[in-house]
Amino acid sequence: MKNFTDFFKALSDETRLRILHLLRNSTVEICVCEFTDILEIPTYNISKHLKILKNTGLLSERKEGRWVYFKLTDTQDKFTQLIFNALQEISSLQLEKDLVALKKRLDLRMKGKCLLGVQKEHLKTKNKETISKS
Amino acid sequence: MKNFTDFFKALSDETRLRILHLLRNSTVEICVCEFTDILEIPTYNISKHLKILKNTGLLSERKEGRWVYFKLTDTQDKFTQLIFNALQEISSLQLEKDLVALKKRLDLRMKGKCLLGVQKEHLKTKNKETISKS
DNA sequence: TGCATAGTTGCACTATTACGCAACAAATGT
DNA sequence: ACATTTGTTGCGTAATAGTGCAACTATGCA
Repeated sequence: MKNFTDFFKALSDETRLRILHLLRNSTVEICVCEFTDILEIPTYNISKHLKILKNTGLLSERKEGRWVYFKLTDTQDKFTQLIFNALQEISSLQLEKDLVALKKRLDLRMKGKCLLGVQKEHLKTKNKETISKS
Repeated sequence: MKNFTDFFKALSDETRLRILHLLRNSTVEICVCEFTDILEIPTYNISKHLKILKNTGLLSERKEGRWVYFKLTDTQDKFTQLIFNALQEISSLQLEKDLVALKKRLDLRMKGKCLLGVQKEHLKTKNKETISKS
């Protein structure tokens, strides 16, 4: 039972639904800094939301250098598949805007890889050096 | 968007999943005092959970005398239907026990109506008179 | 080896939610 | 009218979850 309440809890947050929607409508994996720019939510928050989705088994991650890419898990589980189908039915202005932002951001990739970090400065996680300099 | 996060929030609680499961597996409406005895959760809590489910459009209610009966809404909405199908996939020992308790409780009905109140005393909402007497 | 960059995590704070209690409303029966 | 019964609701409290900040890890590059 707890599995299922946790599952629905994972889906009961706007940011996480936006993340799932992006992945559902992308042919490629998406990395943390891309999510940050597209959703306009700080990296540390994106990171936490992705962890929650991963822990429920909705996402899988792949590390490549300093970048971490996420995609929907390809599950055989009927329950999860039905939920994915239900998510497909959700539509909203916000989600449409997200897709536009996704396309724009993916255009910045080089040879299919995200080689830039977060483009929107105010959403970046600041590190020790950056802080002391300002 | 908020509609959907609220929807999933409604599903992210064990008691509410148990309520939905009972209704999904019952051919008849179920009233508040029956839920109380079956789930062994105080009436005031059951009442609150039912309200949440009703507000998301998952349940509809019908009042008959002092009794309030609930059933799943017969919706045409594809999203809700897919979710109902997903819920069908959930199984657990707790849910199986609930069905046994449901059958037992429905056997107490007279002419298909719930004419008894809550049978398990400690789960009843106590009213003013009852309190002053004890 | 030292520094910059991508991402994660612990902590304090705030907001939301569930619960228990008691008062309350509404319908019924005497 | 009044008491009884079924169910609802407001309030205080405890538990849980989201956010922002700053420190941290880890990878790559000079």
